[in-house]
Amino acid sequence: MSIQKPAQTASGETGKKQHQIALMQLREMVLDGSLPSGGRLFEVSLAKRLGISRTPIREALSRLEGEGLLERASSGGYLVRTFTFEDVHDAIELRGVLEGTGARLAAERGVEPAGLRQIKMVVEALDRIARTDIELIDIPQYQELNSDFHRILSGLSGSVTIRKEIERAKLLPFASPNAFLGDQMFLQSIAAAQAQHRAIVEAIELREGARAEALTREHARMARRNLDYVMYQDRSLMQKIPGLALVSG
Amino acid sequence: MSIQKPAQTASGETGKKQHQIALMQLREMVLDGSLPSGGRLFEVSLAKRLGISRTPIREALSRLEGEGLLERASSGGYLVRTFTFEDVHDAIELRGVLEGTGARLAAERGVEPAGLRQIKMVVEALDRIARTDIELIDIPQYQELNSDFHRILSGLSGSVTIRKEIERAKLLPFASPNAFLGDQMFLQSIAAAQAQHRAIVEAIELREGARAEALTREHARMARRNLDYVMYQDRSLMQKIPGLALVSG
DNA sequence: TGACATATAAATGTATACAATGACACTATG
DNA sequence: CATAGTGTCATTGTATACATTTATATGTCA
Repeated sequence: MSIQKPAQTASGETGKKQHQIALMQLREMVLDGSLPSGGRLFEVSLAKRLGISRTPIREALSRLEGEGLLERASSGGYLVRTFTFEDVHDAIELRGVLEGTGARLAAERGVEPAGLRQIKMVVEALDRIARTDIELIDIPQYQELNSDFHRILSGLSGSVTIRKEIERAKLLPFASPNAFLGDQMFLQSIAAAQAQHRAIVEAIELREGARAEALTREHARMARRNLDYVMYQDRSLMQKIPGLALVSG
Repeated sequence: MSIQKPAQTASGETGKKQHQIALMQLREMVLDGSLPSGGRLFEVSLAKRLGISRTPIREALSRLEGEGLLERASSGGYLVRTFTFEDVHDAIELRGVLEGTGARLAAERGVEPAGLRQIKMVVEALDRIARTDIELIDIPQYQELNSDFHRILSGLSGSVTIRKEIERAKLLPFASPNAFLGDQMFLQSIAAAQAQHRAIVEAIELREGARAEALTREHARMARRNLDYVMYQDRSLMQKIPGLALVSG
């Protein structure tokens, strides 16, 4: 191979570095199941498949391990990680614990007025959506605002250490606060979720640390209940939850 | 460079892969301050300095980022991370929160008799040390047993997700449960620490989740108090605490 | 037939050449 | 004199050849 142009890929991402393209594509391939869960990833075949050399592929694989989607094989190389339902359960629990800690610290240490104002605006926007007829809800917009709420919340304590850990815990797709918001089914509980959002902000504002922590944990438990519903009541929903294809068991 | 022997390094690590050697040496260099905190790391100079090519150096740098010792520069490349005292504070808090969660889950879900027996044996061994004259304590042995306690504790819930997160949180040297155990100064509190160890195990055995969590968090706060002592009372101790050289502020 | 040794292929690990990027200084020009 | 342009250099990013390791298959001998 003597030609070394910017290497247009099929999807046409230009101006990006090769390892970024590889990262995106591999992440997608893992999540949509094109790479068998539990299976091994071969650098050479991936490189050929993506039209990128092994070096940036390895970089991307290393990062995906950091995201928790892959694991290293003992003999070298990477495996697509498989998750049991317990793993998913615990990943959500972990997110709840970390978000709860962020909320508690925010309450205990106090937050900048600017941050409080910001999150209140998001809560009000969410309120407007919650008042809408369920059938008419703009789901992507709802997800966007919900993400905003959780992102702002994660930074409210002012601790970068905590914020980073929370963001890390949300990387696993099924542990994200939005994981179960893609299906109309789960919009039933939007009012309850919204009440929790309000209460969390109130607790933080009133410097009630223990309450803020407990509420935030409980908020994450909604996702756990949704997971249980999918698992025990309606497995057909599994395809609709991002990343749940990786779950075996 | 045409010779490609196993590449004996100065310290003589044989049979190891180059990136593992690089990882160890770079970690050491970061922690002992040979690489200026906040400074940039140049792959070529590191490669020359360690006599290893850039590829495994990059691998090692990537892993050190995962450990939290380095961060990526926006323009590419890596920086030695600098920590403020707040960061150290929060890293210890984080460890406490995660260990606390592990303890709570262990209590709530119940633990295998084998695990319980194991941790009790460690507690008893620690007891024997705690009864010794402070001057006569074998510090490395104490550290070893303390590590054991915390390692077993992290796995007691049976959740690999939680265990891995706890182990991750302990990677930052100053957040490790052993961070402040290297100096006679801090052996004063060995009796108090030991009482906490006992109480944590008891709470788990009695399935008292909230108590197990609270106790474990409080146990981590001992490290925070020690940190405050170093910071406000006796800064000369900073050199004795692993990794505290990285702390600026 | 089974177990072990050995050959062989396939994969990862490493070194290195080359490309692309970005920072900086120097110059020419208004 | 200020500033835009341009060239150089240092550094990271990428491709690829080669080395090493690991898994698999094959054969031999008890």
